[in-house]
Amino acid sequence: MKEKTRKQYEARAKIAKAMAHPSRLLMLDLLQKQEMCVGDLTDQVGADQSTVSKHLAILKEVGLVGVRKEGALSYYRVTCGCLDGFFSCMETVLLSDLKGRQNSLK
Amino acid sequence: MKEKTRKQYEARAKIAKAMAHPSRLLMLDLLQKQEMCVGDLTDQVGADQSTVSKHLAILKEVGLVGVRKEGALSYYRVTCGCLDGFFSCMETVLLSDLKGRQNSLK
DNA sequence: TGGTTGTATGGCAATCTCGCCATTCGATGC
DNA sequence: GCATCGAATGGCGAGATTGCCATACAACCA
Repeated sequence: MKEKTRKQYEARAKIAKAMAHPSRLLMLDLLQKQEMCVGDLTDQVGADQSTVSKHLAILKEVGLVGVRKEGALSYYRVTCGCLDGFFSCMETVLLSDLKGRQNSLK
Repeated sequence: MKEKTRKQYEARAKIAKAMAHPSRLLMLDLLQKQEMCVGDLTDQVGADQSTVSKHLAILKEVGLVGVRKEGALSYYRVTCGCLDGFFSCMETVLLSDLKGRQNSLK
């Protein structure tokens, strides 16, 4: 594989990896509807505050979310408008996989 | 979080996790253009045959690819038609992230 | 049947991920 | 200043991922 191509796939994999966690997917879903601060997200996710903060750092690192600081609060939000496509594709895969498994039982 | 919702995010995360590796993304890219057997993929990816086989098992497990056996050969292919959306969204994120970083330097 | 070729699996060490606790940092208020 | 509240970071053990080697398995051919 070419060096440039390899780097490209690594960059993509980083994004996929950032999404590869239930809590982070939930957070993306929430942050797409409205911006929220860490405390609110912590309540929704139901994990430790430090854990949520680290998840947010991962999402921010790859550019999936952005922050806006207001005093002591940090308001996070989704920065790209194409996440719905992602989620609906995942749903498609889940559905077609289910169908496939059902067919293989016939 | 509701139990059902949590399971839903876990199912999605499994798919994202399956894609969260450079070699697997490359393989998806290749298998979307045409079906290929393990040996061909091994050449393209440049890893051990056993490694490639395990990557394929992961992709198959979540329903992203399917197999067709022909004699001793196993021909793999992508089973969902929405991967282009995935990839282009990733590209968008990478690009907008780059822009954001450039702006923050101004 | 025995050998060859293509694929899958076991096993293992190195590395990475996850989540909590404890702590630190920053802003605000007393 | 110093206490408080929200958020970020360090650190650590438990568990997962990765990639290779060796091996097993399955189909084919001589």
